[in-house]
Amino acid sequence: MARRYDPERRQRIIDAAIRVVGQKGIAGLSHRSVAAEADVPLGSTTYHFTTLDELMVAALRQANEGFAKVIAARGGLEDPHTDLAGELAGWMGEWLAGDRTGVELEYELYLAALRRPALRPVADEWARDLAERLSRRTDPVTARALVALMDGICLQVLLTDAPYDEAYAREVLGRVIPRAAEG
Amino acid sequence: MARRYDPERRQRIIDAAIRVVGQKGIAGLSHRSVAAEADVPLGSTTYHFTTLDELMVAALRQANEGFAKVIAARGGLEDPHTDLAGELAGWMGEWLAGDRTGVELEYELYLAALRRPALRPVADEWARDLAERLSRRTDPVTARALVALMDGICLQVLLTDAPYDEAYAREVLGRVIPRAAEG
DNA sequence: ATCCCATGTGTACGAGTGTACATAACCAAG
DNA sequence: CTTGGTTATGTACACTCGTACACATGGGAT
Repeated sequence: MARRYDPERRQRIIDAAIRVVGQKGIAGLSHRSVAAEADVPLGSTTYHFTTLDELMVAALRQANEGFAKVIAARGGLEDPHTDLAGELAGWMGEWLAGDRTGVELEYELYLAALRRPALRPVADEWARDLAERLSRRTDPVTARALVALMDGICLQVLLTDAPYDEAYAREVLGRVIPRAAEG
Repeated sequence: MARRYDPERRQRIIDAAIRVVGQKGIAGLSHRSVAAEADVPLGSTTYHFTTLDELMVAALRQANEGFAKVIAARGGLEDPHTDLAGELAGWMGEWLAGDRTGVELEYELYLAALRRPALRPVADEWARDLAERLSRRTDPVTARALVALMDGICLQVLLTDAPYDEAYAREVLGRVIPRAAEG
């Protein structure tokens, strides 16, 4: 049967799942499509992930981790001397510019939690992490509000094909931040 | 073939589609499931809506219209003497309380625009309408920001199972509204 | 009255899906 | 070396789906 020893099989399946969602959306995610993308037999995907929900949970978690690294690497959020609203607005602009496959992938998995309870803990984890990160620059209430507003702005751009207006984003993000707490 | 003359057939199919999405989500939407729900033969749904996208567009549009009526009926948004932030926060609370089938239905169709370009014009229309409605109480920039923030707050509640905190919502919505423009 | 065409209906086909399961290959422990 | 249990593989089944299409029907124009 030409079985190959492949200790990272599980990881490769997750990577393939992320690529599939990026290209065809969640609607195109199936055990078979992932198997084809990962170049493994069907039985392998069903063995490692009995349910598609399991696979999506793993994919969303991994996407979140990768994203968190990008944020951390950018720094800026840590430095209390930078303009927080401007920093966030610029960061969103960077994120929304160019190829949006990654953005759409992130949001599609994130929003899938609306109908798939299995994904909710992961979505919750993500929102909490980002809010906590922002809490280093402001109070928790403001941090939560910033996350919400950023989500809303991104969605309006993504859902309505409207261009991203960085000045506008900076302006309204700034309004949410109390003057006293500004860097 | 026992054909029945049914001039409102098309409308009934749309209603059925909305019920199906509410109960089983977009993933459960198919020509057959809608046909069963509407109690019409399969050929009838494929005749009136060649594509499922067409059906979703009609469903989203109808859901938006129904929602707009609810907003309009509530008044409050028109009266310049009410606290706008409090009004919006209370309205979200009302909306998120109790049975969330309707809320989830709305958002699922709305968010589906992320991957289905056919839905984007309808999503755009909805966002514009709401923003314009809010523009009667503030400037357009603030109105857009309010819509974004409300979307973000609702999503966090729906995606993470977090309870809705009306005081918090009122507080941060209030921050977005410039003092000079407050009612 | 009759003709036409939008509307309505039933059925069939091929493609894709989740799932189950018998079997094979392999690593690790005894 | 042998045994045992995890990992891997191929195949088959039952099901749902979109789509196409031939045919029925009846209202409204002529």
